[in-house]
Amino acid sequence: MPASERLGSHLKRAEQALNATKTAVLKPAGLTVAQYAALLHLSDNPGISAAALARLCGVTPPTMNTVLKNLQDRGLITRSPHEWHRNVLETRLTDEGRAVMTDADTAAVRVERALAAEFTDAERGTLTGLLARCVRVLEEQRPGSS
Amino acid sequence: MPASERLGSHLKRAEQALNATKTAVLKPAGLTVAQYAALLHLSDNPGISAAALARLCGVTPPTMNTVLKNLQDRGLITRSPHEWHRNVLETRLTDEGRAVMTDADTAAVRVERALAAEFTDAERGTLTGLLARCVRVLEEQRPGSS
DNA sequence: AAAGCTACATTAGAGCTCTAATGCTCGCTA
DNA sequence: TAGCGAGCATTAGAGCTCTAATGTAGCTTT
Repeated sequence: MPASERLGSHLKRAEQALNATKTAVLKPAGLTVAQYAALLHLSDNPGISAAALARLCGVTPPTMNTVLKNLQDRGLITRSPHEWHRNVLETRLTDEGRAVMTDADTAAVRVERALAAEFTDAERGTLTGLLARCVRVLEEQRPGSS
Repeated sequence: MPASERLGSHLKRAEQALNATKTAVLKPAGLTVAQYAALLHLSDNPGISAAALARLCGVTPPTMNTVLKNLQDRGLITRSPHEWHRNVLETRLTDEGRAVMTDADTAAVRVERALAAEFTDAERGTLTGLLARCVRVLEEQRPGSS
């Protein structure tokens, strides 16, 4: 089966392009794509736990732990014990984190707008619909989807 | 800008699903997704250089170097100096590499077929077309595309 | 012939990602 | 009340990925 016939190849290429562009536009803000994603969801959910943040970002808790450690070392977030659940750490943006996030978000949204502008409303709907079907089929193919 | 409106989110989710499924189906063969991609292109291009293989796989030479080192340690490939260009290493599959590749390819193609079966010919064409436009726009947004 | 350009290979270092395993705390149940 | 299960955090280890820098070989240009 030639690579050009594999839908996966096209999907991968598109995601690679997305990632490369996001990496490039986030570089001036000093953030990686993963760090931006974490800060983005964090700004919408102050005090969220690392595990819950991991779920929102679609990664595992140890992965999020790595990302948060780097963000904390740079002073962009704080992690403090939860009042009641002593085992849970509440993660929050610092003032500097908010500033960096605002800066990065401007660049990231610019890319998203350029991407959206390429398509009509109908095309966008078609694309997201087809992608959703890809996700569904792929998850069905995975035994671990129980 | 909410995450649900970002085309990038849908793209990322689809690629994550693809990667997760491929990782799962390749696990019995003992290969990672990156290793499978390298072996796949290697089987079509015997004796190719690592740099050329990196281009085919859409990664950088150091990345391919890492992947090839692991494959070589497991005896699935050999790397020998080129006859004329002494600075180039020819990479080739070993017999065991070919066997593992055949095994892995069966599983990988099964996923691709399931994915293709979800769509009509027209839908497949639409999807690849839309994805190609995503790639084009994203590369235009990237200054480093010179 | 010497210089420079191009391409390949490699190392170093940072960061993301996963699985597996461990330890903790809370709340529920026997 | 004692234990048990669920959820959170973390460490360890393997692997992929990038940028930056270094070294080498071959070819081209002066």
